[in-house]
Amino acid sequence: MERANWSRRTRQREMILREIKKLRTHPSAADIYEIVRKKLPRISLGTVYRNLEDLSRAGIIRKIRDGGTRARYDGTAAGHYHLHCQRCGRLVDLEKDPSPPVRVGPGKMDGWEITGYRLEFTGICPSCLKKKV
Amino acid sequence: MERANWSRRTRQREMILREIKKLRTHPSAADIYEIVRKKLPRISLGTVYRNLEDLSRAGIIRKIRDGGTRARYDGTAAGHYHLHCQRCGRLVDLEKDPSPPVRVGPGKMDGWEITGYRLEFTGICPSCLKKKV
DNA sequence: TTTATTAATAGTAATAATTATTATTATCAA
DNA sequence: TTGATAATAATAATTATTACTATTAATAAA
Repeated sequence: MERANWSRRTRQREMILREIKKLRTHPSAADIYEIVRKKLPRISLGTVYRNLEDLSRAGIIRKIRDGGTRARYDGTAAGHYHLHCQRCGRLVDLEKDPSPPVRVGPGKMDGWEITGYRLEFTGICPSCLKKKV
Repeated sequence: MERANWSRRTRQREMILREIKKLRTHPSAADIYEIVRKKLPRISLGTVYRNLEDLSRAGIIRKIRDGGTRARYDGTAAGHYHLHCQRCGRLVDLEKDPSPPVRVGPGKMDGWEITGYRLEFTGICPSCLKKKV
């Protein structure tokens, strides 16, 4: 991990990384674009997409996809738990970890190099539970 | 689960469900469309999308999203483990379960009704490991 | 069985997210 | 400072998905 073969450091990439690290939410590329634009008004949406992709391929951030159409990103690459609603697609972090926690040491599995994990519980979120079916 | 409030059963939906249950892969909507089309040549892609969405919302199949743009579906709703490559987005089933297995009984968690889980390990797949970076 | 109701579909158009393209800019080594 | 070129900005193109609407066919009732 932290493998980064960028040959130049740019203000755009640094700012994207800094801002996504601050957030505890799961912003989309468009969300990041809006945030970073306040500091770098001339930044391009394509730049945001490319850097988010590069950062997640390098294992520095995490790309996640919920039920919806758009990808979301997570500034913390370390594994943690999510709850994913199968009705509305809502995706939230689980407050406290269930026990026993999953233990994933770095290492190989089926020939893969494992860098992390994501335990996602699927179910119906409170607001969907309220709605009549 | 198995909550299905369809008022009519159609050949299209039955065929979509039958075909996806047969597969051990993670087909996209377009994949299913091509398969079902051999039996029902006049089926529409929109019908495939709608039914896959309905089936997954009912908890009968599972909608999954890997790194790529397109959604994939999994005919087995029961929880199992995936390996997800952070470089190329490849998504495969893990051959044998790691221990200890995750225990998820039906029940509530943070106000959610939990119906299943998915433990996804992220890492680098064998073919990406071979490639020079 | 025939008929009426309308859920569900087929076919197509529209939308939205993402990726590709290309001229320009700015990082970094010399 | 200067030159090479990685990375960007701006925009076009693509692709997956969703929306729309006339038509079809599944079900209930006559």
